Amino acid sequence: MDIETAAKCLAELGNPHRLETFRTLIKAGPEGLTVGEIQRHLGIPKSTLSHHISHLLWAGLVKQHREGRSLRCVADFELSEALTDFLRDECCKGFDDTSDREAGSA
Amino acid sequence: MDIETAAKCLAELGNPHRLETFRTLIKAGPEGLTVGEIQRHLGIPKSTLSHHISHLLWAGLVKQHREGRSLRCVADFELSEALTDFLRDECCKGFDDTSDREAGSA
DNA sequence: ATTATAGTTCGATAATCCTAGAATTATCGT
DNA sequence: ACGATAATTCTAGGATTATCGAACTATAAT
Repeated sequence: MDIETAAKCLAELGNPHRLETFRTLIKAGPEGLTVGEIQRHLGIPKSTLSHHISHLLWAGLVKQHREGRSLRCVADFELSEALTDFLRDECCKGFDDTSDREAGSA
Repeated sequence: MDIETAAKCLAELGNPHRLETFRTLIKAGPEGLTVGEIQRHLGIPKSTLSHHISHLLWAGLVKQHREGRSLRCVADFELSEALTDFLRDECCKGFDDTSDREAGSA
């Protein structure tokens, strides 16, 4: 994962409603939840939630597919792990004297 | 780490300049870097960088101390790890059928 | 004291984001 | 076709954020 993608994901998760939504979806597992179920969990207006979900969709952190009248949301576990890996590798350790040189200056 | 602290940290890291700043500091290790060194690395105006660093300071992701004329910045490795742990535990896995119920509704 | 260096704070502007009601689209049951 | 449910899109406001030059503060050297 490049740093711009990481920043994009982090920015989206940096909103309390979106982080809570994402966390809820992760905990819900591969089955995911419908938008209505998420709304009942968060207790915010439909339109507001929809707005936040579209952010998560845009970042690729959540996928959506229709099931009858409902839209089921599922967290993207691969991207989620890639993000955690990026944070661990690039932003949590790595000062072992070998990763000090950067090719580009910016 | 509670979800609000996590959201705070994620929001701060969600800006490309701040993420790059933080990453650079992490790679610099416990010695850290001065503001000027970071500025040369990022290539953005002093005042803009100062603004972003103050965000990182506020979130606790970076510490600062004076060294003569310079201000040396050091990443907070503990908080960084706590954040990664939160992401891994709360937002990356954990759909093992036991963490589905939430007490408060909002 | 003067000059130079290192950063911050101020101020103003532009841009983005959050919120939420109203209108709209999509689907299902009868 | 009609009504009900599920969710998005439209719209508009208020709030926050980003940017950066200019002015300012702090430290050091002469």
